[in-house]
Amino acid sequence: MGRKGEEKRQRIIDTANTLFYQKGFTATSFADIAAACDVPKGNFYFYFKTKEDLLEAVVRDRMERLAKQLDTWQHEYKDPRARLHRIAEAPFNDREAVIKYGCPMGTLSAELGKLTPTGQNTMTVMYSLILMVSRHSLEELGLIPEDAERTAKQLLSRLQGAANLAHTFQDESWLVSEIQAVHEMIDGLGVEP
Amino acid sequence: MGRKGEEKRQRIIDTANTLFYQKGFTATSFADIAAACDVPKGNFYFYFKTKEDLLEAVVRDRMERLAKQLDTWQHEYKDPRARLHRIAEAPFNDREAVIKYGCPMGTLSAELGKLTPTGQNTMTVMYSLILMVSRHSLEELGLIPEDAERTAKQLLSRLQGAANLAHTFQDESWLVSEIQAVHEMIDGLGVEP
DNA sequence: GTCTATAGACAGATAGAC
DNA sequence: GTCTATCTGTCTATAGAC
Repeated sequence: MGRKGEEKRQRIIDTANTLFYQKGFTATSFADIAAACDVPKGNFYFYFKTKEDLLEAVVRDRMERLAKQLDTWQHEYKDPRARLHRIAEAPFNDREAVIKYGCPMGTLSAELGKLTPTGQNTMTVMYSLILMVSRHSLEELGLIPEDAERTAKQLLSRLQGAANLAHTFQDESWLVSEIQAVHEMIDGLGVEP
Repeated sequence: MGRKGEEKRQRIIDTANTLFYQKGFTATSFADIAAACDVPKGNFYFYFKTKEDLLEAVVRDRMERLAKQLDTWQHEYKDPRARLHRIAEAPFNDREAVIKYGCPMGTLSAELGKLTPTGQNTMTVMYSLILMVSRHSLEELGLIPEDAERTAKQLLSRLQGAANLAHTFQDESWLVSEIQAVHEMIDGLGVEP
């Protein structure tokens, strides 16, 4: 595939990504995507054989962006506590979109978990990456692996809950108060032993 | 509508409720529901004009069940702390379904929030009811209204997050550890002042 | 001439609505 | 049961790059 083809492929992925987020995977048709990125529907299947193929490409793209973001933070915040605060701040940073469309990972994951009979979910790779970085930072703070694991899961779980309810109620105060509590939890870590 | 009609209407609602939960609202067709409850598809529009009408009936039905459930707990647990523990235990009690299909309120709410352009969401009524009962119990424990409000939201938010991740990872340990933390939070309430 | 890419027409199945 | 619209997916003639 030439340079121009790559560009168009990426444009399709970007558009699909946006629409899957804003409208949901099932509720987004190829016609929707085609119209939004100005690529004729017939041309679509040259790049992606099925809708699942396109979904896979979208998730892979998201995963790459997330990995890059986390890597940037890894270098930008040498202090593990500052890094954890930055992670906790993420949903609030994107609050406008989170309130309108929910957590990009959480809402897609909830939908995909119902589409396959086994319930297995490609979104776990993204959550796992955040977990890994959080766990690593927590161990840097002096937590033993078991506590780091537990705390990392709690961090993720609480942010996820806050994002869901902020979306449901269209109210950012759900993000504000719960993220505040998470910040306080982070500040209290690794000080007593 | 006669007794038999009421029964059939209720059977449609129950079946739709189950399928909306297990497969999602958009991914469930009238044909799916018709096949599952053995009511001819053509008979549907006598009871519900549109798919949205059916959804509304399903949400109303869920709301009634939830109200009854909370009312039962209100009488069954005179101690407000025991009542809060019971509420916190709910997702774990239904863990089999939560792991397979996610939180019945959370997943439907996430989907519906994307379907309407305004993003407004009928599921808020259910969350609001749980919030109200929790807030009331917390005030009984001696919390001032402001703290009761904040704590009730945190309770709901944390349970929601735990349910989401348990579903995504198909792993009940997410429920176990976070619900444990919530129980501890409840035990720590109203003891220091 | 061959490979990549294009774009519309088209097929079969299924959707919601009546 | 029938309608019409729309869904995912296929086919093919053709355009341009090298």
